Amino acid sequence: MPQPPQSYRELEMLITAEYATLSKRLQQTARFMLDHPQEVALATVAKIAEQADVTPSTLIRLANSLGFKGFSEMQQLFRSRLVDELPNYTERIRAVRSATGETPDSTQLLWEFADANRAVLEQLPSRIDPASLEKALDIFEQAHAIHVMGARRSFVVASYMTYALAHVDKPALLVSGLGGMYGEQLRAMSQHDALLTISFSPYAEESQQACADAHQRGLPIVVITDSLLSPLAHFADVVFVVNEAEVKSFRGLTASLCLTQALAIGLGVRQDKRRQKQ
Amino acid sequence: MPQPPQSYRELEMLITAEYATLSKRLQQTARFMLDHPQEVALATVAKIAEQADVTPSTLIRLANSLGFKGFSEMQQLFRSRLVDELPNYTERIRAVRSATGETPDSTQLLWEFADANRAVLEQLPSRIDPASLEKALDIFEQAHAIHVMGARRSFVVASYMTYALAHVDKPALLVSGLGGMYGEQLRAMSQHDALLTISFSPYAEESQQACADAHQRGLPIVVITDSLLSPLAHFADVVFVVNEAEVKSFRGLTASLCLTQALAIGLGVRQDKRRQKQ
DNA sequence: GTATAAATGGAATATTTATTCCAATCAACT
DNA sequence: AGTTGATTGGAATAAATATTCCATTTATAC
Repeated sequence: MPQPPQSYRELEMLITAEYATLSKRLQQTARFMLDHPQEVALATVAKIAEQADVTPSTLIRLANSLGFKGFSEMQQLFRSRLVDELPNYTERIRAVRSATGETPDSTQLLWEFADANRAVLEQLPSRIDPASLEKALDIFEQAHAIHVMGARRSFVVASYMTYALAHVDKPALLVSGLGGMYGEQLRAMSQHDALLTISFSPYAEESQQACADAHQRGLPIVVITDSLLSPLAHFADVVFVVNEAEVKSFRGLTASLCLTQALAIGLGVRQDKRRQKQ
Repeated sequence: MPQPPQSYRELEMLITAEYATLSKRLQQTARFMLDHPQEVALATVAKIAEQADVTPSTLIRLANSLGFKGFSEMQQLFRSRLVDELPNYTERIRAVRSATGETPDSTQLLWEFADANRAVLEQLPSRIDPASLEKALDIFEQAHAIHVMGARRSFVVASYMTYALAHVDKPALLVSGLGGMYGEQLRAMSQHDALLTISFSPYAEESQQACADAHQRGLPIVVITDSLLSPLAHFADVVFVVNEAEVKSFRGLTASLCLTQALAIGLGVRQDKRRQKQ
């Protein structure tokens, strides 16, 4: 068994294939591992051994007989499983990568971007607090109009949100700074409005200013940013922290866009309900 | 700080609350941890310290100052987060759906959007022809400047592309129609430039006009659209057909953005290579 | 039933990893 | 500028964890 598996799936297959040829204790151990992969990923040899009702040595022996140098090496696969949910997909990327040689050509780039963004989307919904979502919608629903602010990279998101809000019949104003009129646009915010600011590191001065202004005037503020420690978070009534994909030191916008989409449509659904009641 | 947090969320809150009172290095460490929780969950003190660009001692100090007996104790919270948050993905969607009954609340909407967009990204790279990618990059590379056109929903994509191109040092001009100057902006296109048009059904008149103009002047044209039968396809030298997600009759933009991202960075990589040769 | 090989448990050891401690550095204040 | 206290880096140490090794048990063949 000179070639150890490279992914959790491969390991699963190998264990299944070799199971019959293993000794009694080794079978017992293998079965436990397949049944409790999460445990194996995070616990120590001693703890796992105890739970599987075998001795630590047996775990090492199993790892060795599956081709690994030691238990720790095998454990890495269990850990990687926790991190990237879909080994199938990542393998496909690896296939593309090796097929195209070293230098990343454009097709491989596309695969990498798609994969990175896909992974981000997989995690997004579970990382967003439902209560925050509801609270943000409360704020938006009660606001007469929503001012949307996003500079530089975040401008794209702000622009999309403005578009989407208009399509669910919610008055929305993009704070664009067009004609150098940031100040004027901010002064147009009334007490009955709300502000949505999107801002990522390095947080644009204009976005911070917008939040500070709105805060002073007592407007409710919703912020989409990349860290709880963002300077924007301080002013906000609701903070959404999104983790964007990064490939070749270029950050994506997929998660933010997905979130704004959900916010806009969520607002639309609410308004529909209310109108039906009346 | 006698009472350490009991859950990852509590820890998040504590860090946020105490952040301002921490020293510089401790802040740096705290930020890294919040931004890379996955890393912290699985790596060793030494590895994490290296990635966060601090010394191992700092990690332990931070753990202590947050009330933990040591780093390992704190790490347990990061690990529990990995475990609690990742049951099978599709099962969770189903769970959310059934728990909320018929009417889709905002959280379920978010799950649906994330899932739909994720599915789209999974298919995207295999549906894009590698030869078209290369051809588009050839066109962009030879162009003096790239004019980017996208109206209404596509404006977001066009806007992002312009931003991304600027960041890889490629002269890019967004055809925005600002001040009603579509005509003027189109007339500024020179023979040595290229046009990238993004347009989805119902294809905006302005986008069609832009392509027609560019075609007449002999500019190479790249089009991102939703069907080979799109009226834009007729003028194009390269056509990318992308399939966007649709939830509640609202279409996403994820695939288009991912594609533009890959195009922009792909161009950047090429330019780097060429400059290195010289 | 005995001989031989394989498998097993557990203590001993090696290795990795976390933690402590102290000297050097930095920042704040006089 | 000099002094004090906090902060930091890194080497030294302690703790934990994995691995090896060997005596003992269990299974297999004759």
